[in-house]
Amino acid sequence: MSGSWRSFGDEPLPVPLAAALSAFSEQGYHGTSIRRIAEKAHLSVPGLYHHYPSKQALLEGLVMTVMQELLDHSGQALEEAGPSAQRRFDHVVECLLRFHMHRRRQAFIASTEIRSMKPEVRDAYIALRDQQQRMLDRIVEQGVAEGVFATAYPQDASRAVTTMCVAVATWFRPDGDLGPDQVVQRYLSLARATVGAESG
Amino acid sequence: MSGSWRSFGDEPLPVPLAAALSAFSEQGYHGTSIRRIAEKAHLSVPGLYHHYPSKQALLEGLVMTVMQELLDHSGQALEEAGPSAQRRFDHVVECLLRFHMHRRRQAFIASTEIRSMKPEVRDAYIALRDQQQRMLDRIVEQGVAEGVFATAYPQDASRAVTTMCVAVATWFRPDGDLGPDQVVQRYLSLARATVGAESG
DNA sequence: CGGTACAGACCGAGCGGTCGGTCGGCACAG
DNA sequence: CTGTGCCGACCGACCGCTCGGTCTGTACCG
Repeated sequence: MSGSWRSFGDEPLPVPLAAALSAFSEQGYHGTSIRRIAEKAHLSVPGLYHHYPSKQALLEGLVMTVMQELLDHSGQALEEAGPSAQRRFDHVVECLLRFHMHRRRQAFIASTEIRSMKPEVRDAYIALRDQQQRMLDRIVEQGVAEGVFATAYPQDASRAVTTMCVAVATWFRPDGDLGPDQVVQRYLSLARATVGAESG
Repeated sequence: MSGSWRSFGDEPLPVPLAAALSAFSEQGYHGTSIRRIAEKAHLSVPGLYHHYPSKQALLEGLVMTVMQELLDHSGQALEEAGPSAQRRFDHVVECLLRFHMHRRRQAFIASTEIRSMKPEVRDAYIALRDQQQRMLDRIVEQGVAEGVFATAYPQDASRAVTTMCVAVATWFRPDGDLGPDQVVQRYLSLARATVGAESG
């Protein structure tokens, strides 16, 4: 379906994951006790462990599924953009922005709790994250090669754009002054400027 | 002294603070035990408490002094820049960049452990951080008013620039491919592009 | 000069409490 | 009567922090 990458499903998370998400985003992984998660899930501690084998598995469940979702959506956004570097850039950046607004808490956890992941989880997560970054890197390189982007430092510009999109998750509020469409408009304009595209 | 805001002193931290910094940046605040800090400081647990009254005081000591240092340096950078918006912008951005390279671990802790600060510490830290942000906001507004910056969204652009400078602390390595001067050159170019300054 | 008084730096042992995780069992659906 | 979903009770380990005390110096008194 056209533009389907723009919307993110609103089917709720499994209760224990939702509880973990809420707790982790308030206190962080190590600052959250398993008892607090159980309480938020309206379960006893063993009841929680019936569904997930460990605290780490809750983190993994939150982080890996949401990163896979981002990759799926941005892959679709890229596919739908066609060959134009400008359109590819715009689509992927918009996808990044919408993702970090719709999935802000999961995205925030994923990017701030890397230190709390056990090596195998961390490695798997980093691999997905790098894949996402390389997607944008290649688009910016393509744009520079074709002369539609003017930056002298394509890779740094690409990372800077990703950074500002990721940071949206730290300040965006669904009930804030700016709605998602406004944020997309503004940040797309800023992102284009950063890579030296013509149009503001 | 001219340009003194460009360099950051290399006098080492007090041993307990250095130990806490090292531990916090590896495992995070809640992931670090007071015993681990004591071990890194070559002290017993009571020996550590002889110097600092609590774990929270160690975090406060790390975060507040380094933020004050940033404000001092960027104030000096601003003063030395004179009235030109372009020069003011360049100086403050360069100061932000050099700070986040020289003090990368402290800056990283400060920006990632906000959740771990007790309310009074957090409020004080946020106040300093906002002061720094407003400094750049006003410069960008001035530049737009004078017509030397072209962005349609001055405040968002200002926040985006701050964000990319802060993020330098997460990936910069003193022994990496890029030296501090190169990073300053590249990111200054990107930051100018983001606010729509003429020169790349 | 020797002796006393004191202070800062530090530690072994251990406090009450919480941590992540587990065990055995109960209620109920198929 | 078996499997699923769940829980009260509990485990060993570890948490942040404190107690009572020991050192090493240093300053001042006589």
